[in-house]
Amino acid sequence: MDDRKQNLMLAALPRKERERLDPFLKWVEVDLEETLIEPNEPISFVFFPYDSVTSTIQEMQDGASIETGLMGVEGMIGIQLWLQMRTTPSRTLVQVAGHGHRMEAADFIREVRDTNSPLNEFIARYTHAFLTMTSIAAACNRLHTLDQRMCRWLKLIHNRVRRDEFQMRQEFMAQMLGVQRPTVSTTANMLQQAGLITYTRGQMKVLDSEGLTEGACGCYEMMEREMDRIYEVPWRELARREDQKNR
Amino acid sequence: MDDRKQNLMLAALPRKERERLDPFLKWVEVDLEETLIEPNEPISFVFFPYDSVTSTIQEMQDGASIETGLMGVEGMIGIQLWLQMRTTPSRTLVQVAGHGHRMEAADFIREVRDTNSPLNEFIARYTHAFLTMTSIAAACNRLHTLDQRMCRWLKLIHNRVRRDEFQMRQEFMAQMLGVQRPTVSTTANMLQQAGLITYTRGQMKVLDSEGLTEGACGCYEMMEREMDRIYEVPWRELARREDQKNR
DNA sequence: CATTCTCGGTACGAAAGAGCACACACCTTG
DNA sequence: CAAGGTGTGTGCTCTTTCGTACCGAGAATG
Repeated sequence: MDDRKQNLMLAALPRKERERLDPFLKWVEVDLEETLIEPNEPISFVFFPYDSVTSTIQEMQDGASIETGLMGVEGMIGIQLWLQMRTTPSRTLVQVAGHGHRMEAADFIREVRDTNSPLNEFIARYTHAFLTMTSIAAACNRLHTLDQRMCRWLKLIHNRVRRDEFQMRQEFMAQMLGVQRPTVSTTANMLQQAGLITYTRGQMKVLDSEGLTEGACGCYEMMEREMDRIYEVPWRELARREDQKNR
Repeated sequence: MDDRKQNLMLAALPRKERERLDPFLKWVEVDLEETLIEPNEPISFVFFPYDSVTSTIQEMQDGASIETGLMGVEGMIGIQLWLQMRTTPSRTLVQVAGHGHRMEAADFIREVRDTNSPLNEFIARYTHAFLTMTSIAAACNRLHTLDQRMCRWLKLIHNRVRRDEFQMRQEFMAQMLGVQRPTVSTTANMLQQAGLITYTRGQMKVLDSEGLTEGACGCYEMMEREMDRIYEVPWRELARREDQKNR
């Protein structure tokens, strides 16, 4: 354990188990828009984000794409390996660059999935929360307007990066939200004029986090509430504690 | 094993394991629009559908609702219990009445989840397939038109009930597809005039299954392809074999 | 400093579906 | 057989977003 910054799942482990897994965990950096899981290709590692945010997207035959779930410090990338599958049709990519711990697939299967590691229970609960997030997204994508969805989405990211500024191009946002780029432009401008955010050339800054919550549909709270059930304490509180340790 | 009709997960088990679980399985009938899992209330059983089709829906605060996943003979209701949770914010209800095997929650946890039963591997793989279905639904709900989505949806149901006629009100369809009831009326009429279906007062009949596939978006095939990876043989072939045994 | 590339703002006709109202036909019940 | 309930067809206006085109500003490059 040469570094103290870590994902909440790892932080939640008993010290002994955390030390046992340490040799298999490698602290790495991930880049903006880098693909972590390629559709229908073998998943070669799992990843525990710390200050990076990643996103699962569905790509259609016609080239359109849309985000269906998003994970950060509270979760894990690669639950498919835990579910006995080596590939998945979804793509997982980096939405906000940052760091995290990486574990090779073989190590994960041997040292975690096929053992009685307490990590398994967290992964099970996270899988439930992620399924719920995806399910709510399915409803939200159909039933709510773009400004509501954009507010929800920015809040989810903001909670996970835990800083007010991050890179975010409109073209990328359009792909995530499943709309045209000009539509993003119009809607983002509304939020900007309402004083909720500012941005220029890919630099997004959250000015009024509370305002974003108000602008978002109830889906935002439903999603985070379910994520809070993974641990015994709401995950944002846990993340705050981790951040403080590293000051 | 006093009856031979059974869900594919149960059919895929080694004889010995199937016999071991038999005392805990009860063959029951489920009614149209009956709720099997109430949102945020303890899940009291798991259910393995045989000729019934069930559906997971998300209900919003404003009363709107939409289907986010659908399961039948290939899957299981209550994977949340397997994922260490006792409640979930989604509702699961019966879309087409029929039969299946029911196992009490305590029995399931004791005799399946917390054992090394081979059923666990099927459930893991099914959980992946169901997550994928939900994820594709999230994309499809946003990106595709109602007629495409309706064709996809009817095909998914048709594959699972394995008969051409079933009950289906427009009001119910509207809730599942997340649109207004009159919109369902218009679109369903288009399909009827194209000779794909007929229906009167809640009786739906599939006339041209191939035509429905053509009318559906690619999401239909993506969903079923992923379901096929649960077993070693495409699940519709397995279902056919089960049906034949019961002639 | 000129050129090219990337990113963002704006405009506008077209389409899908929302939201609502109303009429009608069939079924069930008294 | 009258009455009420349920399920369906249709019409209309209003929003949201699409699809596409074009322009401008800042950054990167030679």
